[in-house]
Amino acid sequence: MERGDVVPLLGEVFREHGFEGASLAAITARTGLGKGSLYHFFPGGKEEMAAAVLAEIDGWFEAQVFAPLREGADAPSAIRDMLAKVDAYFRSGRRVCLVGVFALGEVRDRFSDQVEGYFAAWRDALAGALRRAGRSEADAAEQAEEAVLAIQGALTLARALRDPEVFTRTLERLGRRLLA
Amino acid sequence: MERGDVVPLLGEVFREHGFEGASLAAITARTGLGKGSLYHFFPGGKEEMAAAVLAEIDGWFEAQVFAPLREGADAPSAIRDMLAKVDAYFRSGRRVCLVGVFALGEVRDRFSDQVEGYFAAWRDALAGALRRAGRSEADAAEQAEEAVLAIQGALTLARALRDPEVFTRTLERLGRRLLA
DNA sequence: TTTGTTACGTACCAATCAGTACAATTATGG
DNA sequence: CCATAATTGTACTGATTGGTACGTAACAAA
Repeated sequence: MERGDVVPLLGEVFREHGFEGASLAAITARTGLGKGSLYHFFPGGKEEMAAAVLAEIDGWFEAQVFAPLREGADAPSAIRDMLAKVDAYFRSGRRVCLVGVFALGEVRDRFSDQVEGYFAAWRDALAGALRRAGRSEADAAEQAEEAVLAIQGALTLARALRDPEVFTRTLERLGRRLLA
Repeated sequence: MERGDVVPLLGEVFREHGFEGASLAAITARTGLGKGSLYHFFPGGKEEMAAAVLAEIDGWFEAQVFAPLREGADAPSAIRDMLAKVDAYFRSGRRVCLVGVFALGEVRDRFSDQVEGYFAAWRDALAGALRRAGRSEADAAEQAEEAVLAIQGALTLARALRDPEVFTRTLERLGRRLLA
């Protein structure tokens, strides 16, 4: 088992338990790794583990979502791709957003840059694509903010109501609105 | 100090730390009460404290928001009032939604009824008001779901970006859209 | 003033927490 | 094969966890 293999597992633990709730016991259970290995890969303990997870998430979204949004020649289809990737990533509403979970807790302050950077990058990349798709500056900014926030809200509501359809419906509505 | 005075303070602790993160130490610090008093008021421990907080929140929203939405003679002004109350309650985006925080964690399952009930009541009350304001059944349901989810998402994004304006803007947009 | 109840602080409990130390194992490369 | 380094399990640490026990205040009604 390598460090790179552990990070996604850590992600699941933090996603489900939050930072404080993710006990070393839960982490060893999920990863199958003892403390020895864990502290060998992450000498900084939980803090370093969480940072690694955030970095991996950021890297994934950067490569799969933000960059295509920024650089895609065809803006509308880049937006369509974003929605598809987001649907897959969040398992159609059955999975929660780790960065969102962190944002709500007081851990937020410990990972300020990463939390802020993730959402800002998303919003700005989407606004850029909307701009290139012909929207005004103001309209693009408003629609982008609204879309990012709707995705977060839909994940929360879907989990609260145990109804993943809330998320699916939201993505569809977003598709209609952003590509109109 | 009475039990009723303690509940709002408990609410703040759970809001800021989440359920797992709200240690008895943090609770005694915030309330100024020793364990003796705490367990005198809440023999069931943290679980009972959290339940009391959720009940209080639900009671507040029921009286201040849901009931007016359901029974208000003038539906549009009931909706306007809802937005004003929500803005005040969440301190214009500087305060986070405890029920939303619970919904994202695994505590969700322990307080299933209360979490689910809160959001379902809100959505349904709003949908009813929209219906009375002249919308079709389908349109009312969609707009209500979208509004509730946007409020949650806006709280998350506002906190993530440290920008309460996100929340304020969202409420304004909601006002325009719901009252159009 | 006496009596009974409600409120509260403190000392304690076993369990668990994050983290450390270190020996044993497993790969790896020469 | 051998040596060196990268992994991993286990036993431990002191601190903190939620919760209990119990003694003591404050209070009311009589």
